[in-house]
Amino acid sequence: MGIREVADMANVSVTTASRALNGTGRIAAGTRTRVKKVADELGYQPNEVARQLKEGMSSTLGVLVPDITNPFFPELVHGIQEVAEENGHVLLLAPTNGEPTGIAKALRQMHSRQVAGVVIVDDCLDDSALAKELDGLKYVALDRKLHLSQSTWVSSDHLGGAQMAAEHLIGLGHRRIVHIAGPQGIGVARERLAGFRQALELADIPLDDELVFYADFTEDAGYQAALGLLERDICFTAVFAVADLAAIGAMRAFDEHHLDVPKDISVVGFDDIHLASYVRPGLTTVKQQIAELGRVAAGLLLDSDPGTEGRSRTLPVEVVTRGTTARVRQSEVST
Amino acid sequence: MGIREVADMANVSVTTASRALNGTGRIAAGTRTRVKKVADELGYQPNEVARQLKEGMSSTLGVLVPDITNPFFPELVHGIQEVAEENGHVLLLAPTNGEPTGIAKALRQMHSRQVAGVVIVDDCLDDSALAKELDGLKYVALDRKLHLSQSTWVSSDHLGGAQMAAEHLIGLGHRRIVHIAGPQGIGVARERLAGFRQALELADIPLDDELVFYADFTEDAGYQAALGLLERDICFTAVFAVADLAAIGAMRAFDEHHLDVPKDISVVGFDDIHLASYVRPGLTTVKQQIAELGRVAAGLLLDSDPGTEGRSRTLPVEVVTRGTTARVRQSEVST
DNA sequence: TTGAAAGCGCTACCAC
DNA sequence: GTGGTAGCGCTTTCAA
Repeated sequence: MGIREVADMANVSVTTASRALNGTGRIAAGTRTRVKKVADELGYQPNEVARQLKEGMSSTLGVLVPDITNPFFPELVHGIQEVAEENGHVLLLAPTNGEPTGIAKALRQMHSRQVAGVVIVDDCLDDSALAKELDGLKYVALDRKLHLSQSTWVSSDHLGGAQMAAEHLIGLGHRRIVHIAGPQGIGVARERLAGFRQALELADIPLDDELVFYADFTEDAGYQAALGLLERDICFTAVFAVADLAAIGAMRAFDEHHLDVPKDISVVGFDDIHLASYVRPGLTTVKQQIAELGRVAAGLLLDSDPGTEGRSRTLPVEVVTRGTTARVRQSEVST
Repeated sequence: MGIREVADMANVSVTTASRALNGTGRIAAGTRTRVKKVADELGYQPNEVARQLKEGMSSTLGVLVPDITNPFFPELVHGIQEVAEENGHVLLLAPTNGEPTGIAKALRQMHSRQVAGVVIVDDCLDDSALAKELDGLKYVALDRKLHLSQSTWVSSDHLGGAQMAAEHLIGLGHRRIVHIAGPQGIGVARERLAGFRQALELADIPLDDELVFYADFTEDAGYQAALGLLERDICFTAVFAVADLAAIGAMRAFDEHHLDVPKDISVVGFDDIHLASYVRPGLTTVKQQIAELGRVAAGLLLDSDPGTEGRSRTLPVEVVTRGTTARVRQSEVST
């Protein structure tokens, strides 16, 4: 079932059939409708692979995420998908496992499949290494500010968000605030820590390194961090976690130790994945517009406007207050 | 950067270069290593698109899910991805939105991109309509038992799982058990309802249609269903929900009405998505091997063994007991 | 307005 | 062992 059959059936050459189907070039209106009708009857579907080979470019967007299982990413993919679909594009999904070799492998795939563009979420390669792998691909980096000429990224305002989160807690009277931080090799984790610190400084609260725990973005990491926290007799009344998942893990640990959230301890997360509103009490968190991040990234990739190279966007965030934060009690907890 | 350059650089024909790179046909060992070395130095990546056109088939697996945002699907995709990756395949992801037109559109994409196979999760087309769309594609239907010759599906034991869930509740002394059911147009929802009923019959508990609420697999549906339940003065001590998300939604409603789970009401879900172990108390549920479902499906697709057509598999499930189920109290609740 | 033919990058058939 | 060449299905010059 190729364009050949359609052409034969309509008594025209493949050239004419192609033109009729794509609406390119001069063609008699009658011929066009006739060919289209035939194509329709035959249920003709153009072979996208052949077209790609000819055009040197496919109507496919590559999506590279470390782990589709982390609820943040499906929401992101959903956003990308929306605008991709509007433009007749489809998504090529490759896992990077957050490892350099994974990235390289996935990127090679994208290359050899001639995707129209790639949105990449990663932070394990440094700028120049990443740039090298990305060579020749149109791309948008997500949640990572690449310091390269011609590079495009879209990111939330992580620093501002973290600052707002901490300020929310401070406004509630908290002074001893723990930060469950992400790996400092990761840009967004660093930014969130910086925002956190900035808020404390602004409020004249002395920084206490004992109060920052380095973990990662997972539930288990948050759980372990909270456990560690509880073991040492650290005095604190609130926790700001680098990610919702980590916050939820911490809450699990508190629950097991019969500490009430928010009565004994206030908790704030970051991301506002759907999950944040499912848990009880609902998690107070910094809302990223996750799907929008994806939409913007895909839009940048598909937008063929010239002079759009090197554009980047940072999206605003806001804290959404749910049930895990409360005014600090006068009688401190956990000593 | 084509095979041409490699061939020139190594002073061989493209034929020889191709053979060296693919390890097909007779070739001198020396030549092979030389070509490979050159390819390596040049960073040659075969153009997968051209190869696809030639071979009439791509090393790509299509994945059609209704909504990547539902946590069940990323886990599934993860499983598919694992075996796809092992075989050098990549995933083409298309959303169906659970609508016939979405399915048709996505399937057409898969067709024209010549995917090696498709795993499809859907239940809004009847068997023959689906068969028509699937025509010419190698496919595995997931969580849906297609009654077609030559069709392949993989599914969990939904009926058995639901029965076990109900029996778990019955074993705890519950008699007035509500089932938040899924849309009866959906096979797995029907099977789960059937399993539920079967358990009651076996235990000589009269079926009470007042106790089954039709909702769907979402959190909100579960929430609304539970609200409806609470409004009418229905007497019940336990809820079995068609999906974890629905169970969690119901728990949210109970929480808002100051009903304690599991003290006042026991709750059982279905799926065992990660989320089930994140919520407090942990959700007792029927565990599907979600990633394994994906692995098996992908395996069936990539397995080129002859005579494997029409094979299908159903995977076992088990109930995992966490914190949302308890022995019924003598003093009933909510009347 | 239409058609013949080249060629996208690759593999595989056939000849040497 | 190696190389010329056809051809996958399509789009697009260039002629007619």
